[in-house]
Amino acid sequence: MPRKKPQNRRRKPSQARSRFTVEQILQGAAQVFEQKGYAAGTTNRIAARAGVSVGTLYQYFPNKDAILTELAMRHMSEAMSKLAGLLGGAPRHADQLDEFLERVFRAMLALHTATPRLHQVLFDETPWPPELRQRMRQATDLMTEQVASLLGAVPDLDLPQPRVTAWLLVEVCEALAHRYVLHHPAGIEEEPYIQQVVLLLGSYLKAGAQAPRAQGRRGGAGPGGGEPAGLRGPQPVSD
Amino acid sequence: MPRKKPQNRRRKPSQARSRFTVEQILQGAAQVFEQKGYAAGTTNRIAARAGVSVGTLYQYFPNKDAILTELAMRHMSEAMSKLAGLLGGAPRHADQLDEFLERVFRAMLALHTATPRLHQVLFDETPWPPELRQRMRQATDLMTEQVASLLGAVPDLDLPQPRVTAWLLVEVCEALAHRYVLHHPAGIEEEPYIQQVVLLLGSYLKAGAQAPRAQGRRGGAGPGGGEPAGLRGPQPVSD
DNA sequence: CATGAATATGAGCAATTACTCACCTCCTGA
DNA sequence: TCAGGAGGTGAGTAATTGCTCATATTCATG
Repeated sequence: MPRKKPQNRRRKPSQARSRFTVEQILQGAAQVFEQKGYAAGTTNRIAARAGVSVGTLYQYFPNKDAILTELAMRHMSEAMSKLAGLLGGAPRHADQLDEFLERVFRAMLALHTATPRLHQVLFDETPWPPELRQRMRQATDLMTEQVASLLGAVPDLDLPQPRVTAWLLVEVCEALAHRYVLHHPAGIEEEPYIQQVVLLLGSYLKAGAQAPRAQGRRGGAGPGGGEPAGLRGPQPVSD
Repeated sequence: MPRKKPQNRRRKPSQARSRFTVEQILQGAAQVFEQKGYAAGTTNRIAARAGVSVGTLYQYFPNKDAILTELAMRHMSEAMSKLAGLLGGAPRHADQLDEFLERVFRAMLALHTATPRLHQVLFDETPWPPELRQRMRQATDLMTEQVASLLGAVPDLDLPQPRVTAWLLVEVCEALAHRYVLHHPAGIEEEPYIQQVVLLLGSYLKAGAQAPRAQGRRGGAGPGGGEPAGLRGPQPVSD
């Protein structure tokens, strides 16, 4: 990778023609990254795939990473809005919880299934610039916050650690979708898998609500018996 | 990256001196990759850091990826043996489940905390060669198998989908350790986090055992009542 | 010591890359 | 119609990299 720090005075599209060009470039980049990975996704290749010359590419993007950043940003926006839509139809009662979780996880799975390889390149293979890192963190925080307040609104569901719970929920959903699509474990079919994930998340929420503050661990099983708690209950997080 | 396909006739260390050199190279590589990431972890830099010339490096490793592969292999072996040790002290009764899960997750967390950045480079940032992919898959499969048979041996724990459950367990553990260490979400302390993860996994196992074959979903909450099952139960995976 | 094999060196090659710039084409508006 | 600017081109450049090879050093063994 030659050149140290590229200039930043790029043209911004004003005519329809150039806006189209920019879209072409992004689309080409998506295809090239998907097929070749990050390292082999050269700017020349991207330009060629987009049916555009390198010069044109560099008229709208200061460098290669900017293209990838834009791509990632769009991916995130899309995902966020789709999930935000689902969060609208949130459960009003604990009974609807499993349905809700299933909907969300299915959506997450769909989000990953569309272009798994691109997803991998965008979110794993690429060393993110700080700018993108921060945006991603904001998105995650926002998501966590939303889910937390959403869970707080469900009756019969009094969670001792809403923030931690929400974060876990979001991360587990994302991670399990990501990994299932990419690694595609042998002999694990999609439908049973989804059901198990719903079971995982659902039983967690219910168990968390049943075993409140005083004693953080234990599942939701037998009615009686407190076993010798070797560990302190959950310490309150700064909240 | 010049050169198409590097030769494969590499020397293999026979004297103590060269064995030491190889170790130096690997150690240097670990440091360089940790600090610089994959792309900027050049072979020259690695050699320099190892206190060795590039030529020497190429006497024992056919190419850059081979170094990374060896590093990843070692990391995996170490992790596997540590976890295998824990799996020896497996729970003989459902009561000991939470303790066990906590031990395992703590180990996983420790495994990631030691060198988080290297872990990221090794397991995210790097496009794996097929060889490593396969090894990783083998390891995962083995792990899943072990956990599955281990869970099968616990009384009072009759899981309808042992394979899926085991895979989920392993992946969730790994993913949650990985992400916690890397993203370090704001305002989430380690101890409460661990407790929540244990709760997540523990309640899942107990709930799974309580709601066997006939109807795969539902948590472990209320005693009676089968709600209108909108979805088919778990289809048997090829097993 | 002497001999050969094992090990180590590092300047330099060939490939590849991100990016520029001088020049051209197309569009808009008066 | 035509000027001026937006949009587009692509051969070329400088940097950087993975890797080799002719040469030098160290070791094991008689």
